This record gives sequence, C-alpha cells and structure tokens, in this order.
Amino acid sequence: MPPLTALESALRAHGQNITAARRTVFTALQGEEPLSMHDLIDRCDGVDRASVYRAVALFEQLGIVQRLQTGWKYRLELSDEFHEHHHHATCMLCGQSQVIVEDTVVEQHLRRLAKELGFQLEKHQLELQGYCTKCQDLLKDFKD
Amino acid sequence: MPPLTALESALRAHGQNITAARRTVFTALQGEEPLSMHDLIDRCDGVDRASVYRAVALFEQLGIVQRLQTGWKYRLELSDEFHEHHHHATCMLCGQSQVIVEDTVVEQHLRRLAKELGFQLEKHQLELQGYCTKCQDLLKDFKD
DNA sequence: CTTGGTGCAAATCTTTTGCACGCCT
DNA sequence: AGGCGTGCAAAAGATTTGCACCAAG
Repeated sequence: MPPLTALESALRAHGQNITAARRTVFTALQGEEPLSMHDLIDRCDGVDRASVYRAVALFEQLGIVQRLQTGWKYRLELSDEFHEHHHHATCMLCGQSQVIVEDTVVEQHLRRLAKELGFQLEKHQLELQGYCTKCQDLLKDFKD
Repeated sequence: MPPLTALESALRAHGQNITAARRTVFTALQGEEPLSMHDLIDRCDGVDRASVYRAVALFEQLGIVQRLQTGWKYRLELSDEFHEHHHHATCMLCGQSQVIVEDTVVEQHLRRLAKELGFQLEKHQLELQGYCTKCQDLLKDFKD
C-alpha cells in the first residue's frame, strides 16, 4: 500500500477529512531521519506554520506520528504503523540517527516486566546515545 | 555522601563555582518524580527563571541532570550518577511515572547491539507508556 | 581583588488561538 | 449546503540574552 493511501485510510477510519495540508505534512515526514518541528515546517512549503502544528497534533492523537527526544529538542517521525517498529542510536557529535530494527529480546522482556508491575503497556521508546563510527575517528584525531 | 556534597564535588571537579542558585535548583530536583521546567522553576523560589535555565544547562553538560520525553513535554531529573540508573513507566491517563530499576537484561543486550553497529554507546533511555493499575480500573468503569 | 553568576528586563523563538473564508464530503 | 480546516495575524508561553551589580574563591 502506497504511503499516502495508508494515510487516507487512517484518516477516514477516524472520520477525519483528507486535505492538502495533511497530505503535505505526511509526505514531508517520509524518510529516514526524524525531523525537528522547524525542519518539518520548512519542508511543508505553502502550508502555514499553524496548520503544520495542527496536523502533527492530529496525527499524534491518531497514532500516525510520534515525537522522540534526542538530546535537547524533540523530533518527529512516523510511528510504527507506518514505519516498522524501531529505535534509534543518535550520535552526540554529528546528530545523525541510525535506525535499530527492533528485535524480540527487548520486546519480550518489557512485556514480562510490565506484567510484574501490573502496568498495561501500550508503547515504548528506546533511545541510544553515543558516537557513530565516523565521529569516533574524529575524536581520536582530537587527542593531542 | 549527602546529595549536596555530591553536587559540590561534581562542580568543583569541573572547575565550576558553587552558588546558592545552583544548590537550590539541585535540591529541587531531588525526589522521585521528574519535573517539568515549569514545576522546577516554581520550586526554586527566590531564584530567577533565567538562572534556573542556566543551571539546568550547566548540569546537563556536566551530566548531572538529563531530560526525558514523557508524552508531549520533556521533564528533568537527576541523572544516573546521582540517582541509580533506572527507567520509567508513565501512565498515559494520570501522568504519574513509576520507576523501573534497571536490570541487566536490557543493559547487556544493548551493549551487544552497539558493538554490532560499531556504535560507541554512552547512554540510553527507555520509556514505557501505558496505564497504571489505578487508571486501568477507571477505564473499566467507563465502558458503558 | 577580579572573575563569574545572578536578577531584571527585553529580545527571540515556539506554540496556540480567534476569526473570516474556502474546500471536502 | 454545511461543517471542518486553513491562512493570517495576534496572543501566549517558553527560552535566551545584555547589562549592571553582587558574591565566591
């Protein structure tokens, strides 16, 4: 199913209208890297700032996007129903994120943990921070 | 070691001055729940907003506090060197967080994962979202 | 002392809101 | 047609900055 079709059925399923602005925001979110709100607004040329905020808020309620905290600011990306479930390893130097495809080890463990706590688990986020291969080399060179 | 002493040695270790404002901010962060910036400012009576921001920025650079994303806004808490390393399970209804003491399963798994990726792992965050025991009951009652 | 930190006020940036008009169903 | 969503402009909120003065080492 092409991405835009997926969006349209998700919207329809919740009785929400399909509009040009929403399509634009959704399309801008396609792609590997999570985006800052600022970048997202930039990529939604012709759509007003306020409408981007409104679309993101709606998408978040419907579970279409999720925000994640990587360092100081949050960033936005399509959530698991539109991308495969995954986590990120973000470089503290260059800021690039690399995707970690979820494996079952963590998943199962969390399910067990939640059960012990009596917590009804709906979702989870796992974020790694450190240095990517490239930046590790850069750091080595910095050592006098 | 009493908490304030720990702060003072951390500051001294980085050649930073020990000041009343920094002590106040640090003390306000003691306690179970992570705080929003707004709440933190409230609890730092007598300290200017700007100084709270400045202290938090410094503390974050020195690894004394970390911000975490729980739902829409971020919150602040003392980081692992000042609290034991842990994660959170945050209720999507009442907003309360319950602390999950870290176990080695996830830790080890992440270390292995990072090695495979050639990623130099410095830290990680794991956040669970769902419904706490109380709110699960409330939700049950809502079903007509 | 003298450097660095603070409070205050103003600037800046981010997010939200009210309203009139046009688009989606 | 009728209501919802949009753009625009303004309001509200969050964060940062410049500067004169006080405090810590």
